[in-house]
Amino acid sequence: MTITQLYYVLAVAENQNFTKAAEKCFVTQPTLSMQIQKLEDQLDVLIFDRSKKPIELTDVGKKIVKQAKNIVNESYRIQDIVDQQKGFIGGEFKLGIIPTVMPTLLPMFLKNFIKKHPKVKLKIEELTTEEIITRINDGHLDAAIAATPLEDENIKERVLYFEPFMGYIPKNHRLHSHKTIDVSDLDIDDMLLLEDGHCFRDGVINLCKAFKNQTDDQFQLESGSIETLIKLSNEGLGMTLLPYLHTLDINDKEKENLHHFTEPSPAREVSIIYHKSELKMQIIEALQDVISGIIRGAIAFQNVKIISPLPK
Amino acid sequence: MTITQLYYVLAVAENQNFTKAAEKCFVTQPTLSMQIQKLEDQLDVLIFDRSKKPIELTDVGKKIVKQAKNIVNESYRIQDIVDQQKGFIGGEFKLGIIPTVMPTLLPMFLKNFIKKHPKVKLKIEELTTEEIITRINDGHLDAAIAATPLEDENIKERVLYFEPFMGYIPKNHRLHSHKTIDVSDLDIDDMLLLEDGHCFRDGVINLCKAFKNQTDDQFQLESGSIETLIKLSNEGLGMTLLPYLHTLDINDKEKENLHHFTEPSPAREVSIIYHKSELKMQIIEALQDVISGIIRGAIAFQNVKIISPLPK
DNA sequence: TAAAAACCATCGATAAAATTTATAGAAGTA
DNA sequence: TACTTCTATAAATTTTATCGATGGTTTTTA
Repeated sequence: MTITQLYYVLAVAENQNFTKAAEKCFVTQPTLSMQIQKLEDQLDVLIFDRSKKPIELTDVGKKIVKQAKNIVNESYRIQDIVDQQKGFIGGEFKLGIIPTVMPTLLPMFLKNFIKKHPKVKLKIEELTTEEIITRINDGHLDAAIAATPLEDENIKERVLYFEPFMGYIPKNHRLHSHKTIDVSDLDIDDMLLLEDGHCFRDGVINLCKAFKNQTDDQFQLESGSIETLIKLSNEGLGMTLLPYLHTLDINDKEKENLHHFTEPSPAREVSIIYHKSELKMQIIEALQDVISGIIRGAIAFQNVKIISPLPK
Repeated sequence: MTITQLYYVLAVAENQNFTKAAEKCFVTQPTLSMQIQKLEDQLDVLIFDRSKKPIELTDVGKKIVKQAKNIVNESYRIQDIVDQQKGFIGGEFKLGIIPTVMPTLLPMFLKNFIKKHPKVKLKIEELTTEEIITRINDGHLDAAIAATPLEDENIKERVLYFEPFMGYIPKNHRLHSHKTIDVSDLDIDDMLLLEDGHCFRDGVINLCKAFKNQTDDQFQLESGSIETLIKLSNEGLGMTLLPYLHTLDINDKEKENLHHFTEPSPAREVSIIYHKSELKMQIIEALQDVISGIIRGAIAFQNVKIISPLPK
């Protein structure tokens, strides 16, 4: 039994297809067929049920895959140990970022990070919280930046910063004349929200629900980006909420529509999250350091109230 | 990186010698040299400091060995999963037994066990508790039978039975006329003990210390086997304690010297113990079942007081 | 202090293995 | 029926693991 064989098993299990799995492993399909057969022969048990289309794991195959994941993962840790010993920070690193954090945070730290750690090959992907959780758990992401807490027992979180929400209230809105606004002023029916799948949307809904028992889920106006949200709001379609970092680069005219909340401001907690197995911690800590250093100058709110990013 | 390479590293680390390690692995010494060099090259780090005699692990080598143990162990678990699925109970199994349990318990269950599980290749070794703990932790024993509780966080225990102590009191002894004896009657100074290293000795010392604050550790008469203990006692050199199972096969004349304790009888807890990683649990459970079944007919004491087998 | 032994690395040869290309066969689809 | 998709098999090739022999060091022994 070799680690390579176990790795091949994982690839086939994941792709449910020898041919595709072979591509992912950068070998030919017969290589996979033969190595997996060899392992099955040696263990004298079938790992895959090849009669099913697409291919399926047998019962014992499922258990073997679970254990194989464990072994393959732990084998990566050997390299981690060596890197740590050498103080070497490098290699490929896959980072996920949620859409409402991506455009504001990434430009702030990326240059700094690649300058400080040129040997790290960062692969950044914009993903929803749900996708991030899935991919951290299946090992396709090394870490991610998302709104927390997530309450996933397999995922650890390190808080990077707290980002308060600000009200964006256009001229014609009932609340526009208020100097500051209070959470209790919010009415989910005249607010613009991001489309489903954004945890920021869930956060806002949680915020409103905390005060009114909204059960009416018929939001007519929804958008995929905060940019659009602002423009729709300008058109008089309702107010909206903006995470603080988004308010830094809107134009002066629009700045007049910004309203602080009365303290404690509702806020979201933004963290770097990673699998509990703690692989590549050196890079995760390097990211944390760089981002924390950058953000310290940009955000300095104290009295905030964290809103959960989880739906319902 | 292969599991074999990691296994070779473990062998060299353990034997501190390439040649001996090679023998244990059933390969030639150049094979080990080359494979380990290959791994070191690939990781670009030295695992062994070959300038030291005998050979030593480097700092990073120690960490790698720890992780390699983990990986190699987890790789064994794949076979375990398959066996479990098939309900197959077989393969090599190394069992340790403490000396004071070996001669009485082993004959009681061994025949039954090999009859019921003929595919298990049992390798039984008589070892002291201390040796057992070491070898369970380094993976050289799959399980052992010993007096418990041991309070070792890496070792799990499953109680097989409670074995009361009986007093063996020769004719000339001050307590011989007593019908039953009480723990408070015991005086460590006129008792015969096993030599150092036997947990049964520690148990007896704990028992006496519970009542008197003995600090005098000058026991003049000590023996390596319970057989000898009985004979020394017959010679009038003092009384001694016998685990219940040992009293079953002494001759009739000597049986007259046996004295029950007043209840609750002091007793030892005898368990099957194994590493927390729980490898080969099918065989461990098979052993537990057979022994529990056998012992149920032999020992039926209820009101006992467990004595710790740990020294001091 | 010289000789012997112990020990690890290296070399070249060989056996074993992993991988590839090419192809056959099975199952589903048009 | 022909076509597509997918896995298994076969033969050839490359790569890798292992071995036996040997050489250089260090340690032990005489």
